[in-house]
Amino acid sequence: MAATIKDVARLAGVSQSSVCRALAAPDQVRPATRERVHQAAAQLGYRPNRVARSLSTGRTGNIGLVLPDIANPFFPGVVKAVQRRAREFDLAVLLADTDEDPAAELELISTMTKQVDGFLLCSPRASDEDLRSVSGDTPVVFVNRRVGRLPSVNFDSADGIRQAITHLAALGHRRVAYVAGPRSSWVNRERLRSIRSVATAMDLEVVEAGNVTPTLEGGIAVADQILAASVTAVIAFNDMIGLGLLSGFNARGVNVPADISVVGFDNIPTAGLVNPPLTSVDMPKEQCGRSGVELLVQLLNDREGRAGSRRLLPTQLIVRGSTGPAART
Amino acid sequence: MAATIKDVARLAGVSQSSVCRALAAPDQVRPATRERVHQAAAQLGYRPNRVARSLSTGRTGNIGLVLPDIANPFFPGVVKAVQRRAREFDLAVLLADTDEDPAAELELISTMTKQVDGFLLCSPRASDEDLRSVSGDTPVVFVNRRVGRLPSVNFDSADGIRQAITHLAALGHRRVAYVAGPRSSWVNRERLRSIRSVATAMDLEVVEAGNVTPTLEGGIAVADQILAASVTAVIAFNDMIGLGLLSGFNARGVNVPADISVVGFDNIPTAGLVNPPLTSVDMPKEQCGRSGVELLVQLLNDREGRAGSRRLLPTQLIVRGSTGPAART
DNA sequence: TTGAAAGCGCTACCAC
DNA sequence: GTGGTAGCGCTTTCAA
Repeated sequence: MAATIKDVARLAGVSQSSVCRALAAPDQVRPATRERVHQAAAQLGYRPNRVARSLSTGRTGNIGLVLPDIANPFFPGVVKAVQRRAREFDLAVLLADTDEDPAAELELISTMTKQVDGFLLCSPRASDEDLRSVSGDTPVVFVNRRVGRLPSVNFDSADGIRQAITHLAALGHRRVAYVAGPRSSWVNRERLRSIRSVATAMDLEVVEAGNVTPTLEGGIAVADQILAASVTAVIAFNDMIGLGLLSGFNARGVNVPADISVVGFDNIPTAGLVNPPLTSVDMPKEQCGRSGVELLVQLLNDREGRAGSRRLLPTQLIVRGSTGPAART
Repeated sequence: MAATIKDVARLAGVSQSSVCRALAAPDQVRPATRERVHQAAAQLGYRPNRVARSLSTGRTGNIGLVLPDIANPFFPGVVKAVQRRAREFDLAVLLADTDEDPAAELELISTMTKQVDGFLLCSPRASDEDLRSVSGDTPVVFVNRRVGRLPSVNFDSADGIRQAITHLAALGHRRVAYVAGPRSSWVNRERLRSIRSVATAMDLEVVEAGNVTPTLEGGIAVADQILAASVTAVIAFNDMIGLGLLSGFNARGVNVPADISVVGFDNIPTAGLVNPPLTSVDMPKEQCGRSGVELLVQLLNDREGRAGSRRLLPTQLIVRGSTGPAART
């Protein structure tokens, strides 16, 4: 049986309270006592029981990390950073993969809510209303989504889109397609908005396709539709879709970038590996994960504190072989 | 404030105990009472506090999932399956990424140990001795590693290697390289063993390279060394290294598979996307995750039960464009 | 079938 | 500075 605080107290010849203090608030205890306690604890290999602690403090030392699909290579980068930063705050990470399902998302949040101090909701698919209510019960930081003025970490997609479209325009493209991701994705809606406004401003024509799943399959499925749209370039909601397009085009013998240019978002590791490599708008995933944890921790400390802050991270177009001059018509 | 069991009891006009039973052991309570309790619970939106439950039952309803690097695309597939199966058993998943560091691994395990019922250790990097001691304290299922006769889920690497080498031999290769992964990886040691024995049996010559990190960078770094070894084929510890090799070869103007064939392990999603696509030994990741959870649950129920069972999952060589006939010399 | 009550291990408040 | 003690919310005897 693992040693409890009582065992330590007995061995050190002090009370439970003193043990507790010696470990939690070393300066409120006489050095000699502290020393005895530490020795006893070490001798017994005492590890405080976090569960018991949670029950009395109301804090669990856990954070919930919820995301739609860990198999999308965008997320592992974020998860890793979250993990690392969380550990530095002595927080454990409870992971939940919702499989892109808004109902599952809410259900998971609801079952986890009692065992975490707060949530990091990455690209949540639920409605603003539902998310707002979650945020009412528990501290929440949104990642890749904005819900009113609630705390969030976002990427500057609008600027990424501006970079992408400027790039395509400079290459001579006048008519481009946008392959939309999930309707439930806030980022998708944002990107669509930005594309429309930037394209208008630059006098480009935009063809909208999709609402496909943000997966390879989604991209492959929509490839023929894009070819039929007689555009010279296509912007995909994310790199997975972009890679699917490349694969679909390749299957049809369509040459990228000679016949059509492709741009994705996220700059996942695979983007640079395929042939031609995929031009993509990079999102600083590490920074995102770190910032998310930091904001959440801040929120946890400012108990009931002022409405949290929001962070906007810069994006950067990475030009690779999948974009090139538009064919002369 | 969230409703507690007391609130439900009061509203239903029964005792705490009855509420508890009505929810946990419905058949030990008169239907009428049960009904009242359920109604009250629903009305208050009561969700039992898992932390409190843990304290009294000693079970947390959490499992710890520990792995060396979530950014390696092999793992998300496993994680997803684990997640899904765990939910079906009403278990939450605590994730820990050790960054390939055996010390961090043990530290993480040790801090998590009180808040989980058991561990799923994926490709753990610590020593047998350390892992055995973990397994002494807490139920553990090893994934991608064998430690004595302790419960584990493994892939039949030996057979995968047999398939790979048979394939290469049939293509006329007589001298192949093996790029080893981390020294701390049990799977790496196993594969090395198998390769040696299979190659000897088939009268192939094997050149051993590496002990590189199982990443793209690892593969890229070792590419020139492989070219210098005058082999006609190379087997990489995993697909990440394999992809790195492809990339490195490409940078040197070496043609795959005309000049050299490449085989990887894991069949990660990216393997089929690159050009040429990477021949790889597929590991059934979904099944692995599911089996892991099932074994662990079984272990948790057979409290102190008989030494757990072990599962060996089949592997399958997926032949793609990165392997071809050996050049005549 | 139901209720009262004793903990699970820890923290935090209140006396000393 | 230190010790006693009352909970945190739930489960689980033990009686009734």
